[in-house]
Amino acid sequence: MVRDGSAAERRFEGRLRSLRSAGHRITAQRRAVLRALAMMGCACGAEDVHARARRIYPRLGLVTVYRTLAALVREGLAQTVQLDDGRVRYELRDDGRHHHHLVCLSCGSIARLEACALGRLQSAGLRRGFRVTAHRLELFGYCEDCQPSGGRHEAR
Amino acid sequence: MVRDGSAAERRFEGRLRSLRSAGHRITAQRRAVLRALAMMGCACGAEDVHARARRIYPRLGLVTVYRTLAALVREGLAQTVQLDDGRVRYELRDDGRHHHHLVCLSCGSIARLEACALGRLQSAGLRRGFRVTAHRLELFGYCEDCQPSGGRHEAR
DNA sequence: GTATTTGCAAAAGTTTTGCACATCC
DNA sequence: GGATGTGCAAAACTTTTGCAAATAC
Repeated sequence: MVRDGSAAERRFEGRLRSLRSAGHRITAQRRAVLRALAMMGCACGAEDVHARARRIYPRLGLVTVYRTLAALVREGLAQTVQLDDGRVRYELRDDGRHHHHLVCLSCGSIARLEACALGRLQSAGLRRGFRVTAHRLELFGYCEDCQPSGGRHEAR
Repeated sequence: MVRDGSAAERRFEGRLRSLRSAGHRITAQRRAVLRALAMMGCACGAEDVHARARRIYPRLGLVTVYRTLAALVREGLAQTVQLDDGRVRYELRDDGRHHHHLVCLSCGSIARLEACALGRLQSAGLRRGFRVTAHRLELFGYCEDCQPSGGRHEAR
């Protein structure tokens, strides 16, 4: 990847700046984690990020990955995603915008879904005095390549 | 609790019957787990279920709770909920109907939200060839008793 | 009577913590 | 130079597995 002045590169530098202005120091390890996250698309486990980031900074420890991911989440630069396996997944936030996930029950693929139709639910929360500031939604089912024949899996 | 012919009690017996007809045996342990789940409302961790069910069947092991919960989920009688702490939560499904959760970021309380406005998202998935059969949604924010003064927490 | 279930102990897997050393600003 | 960050090893936590004894049907 050429480190030109592309939009992706500007976003990368912006995230570094955000981290720095939040009082964190910029180290080679954190650059590596951030770059790995940016290259990997959505919903990666810490171990995956570690493997990818090690190709950039080989001495990187898994512990540092966890600590960096926690910092990114704390500063609002990344967010967690929880699927059905017991592990926490991470992804960068794209600043303002916001997406959900289509998780295929057959092949496990995870695709982004940009639509967000939660307005009605948010107001249902409000009506009960609950101020909604965040939400998490995952849609499960079968992707185009995995349309099942039977009807074994029902809606949850 | 009086084991009368109330609606709750009929639902309890119905769940036992479902388990049995799915080929599982009905043991005192499974009765205790099921009853504990029914009494506890939504989104309880396995450890909580264990503690509650032990008041009914004191010798109950945690392992049995895990195995029973897994069986209930497999048979569609219960479902899992994943919040931000790393543990899996369980709740009984109320047969057909379907609810989401309002999770207070301040006090941690979890309330049921019966509304479901996912139609638009489901069709957005379909448009991409993805057949949505299940979803999971959690709304986070502040409950009536915990309305914050500042604006520290933004939407995710 | 036989297959299923249980409980214990131990294992597995992910995530966190303590601490000495290194590094950023 | 001093606070912050890193890596290792070990701990903490939830969840799973192996196995002999107990139990449902």
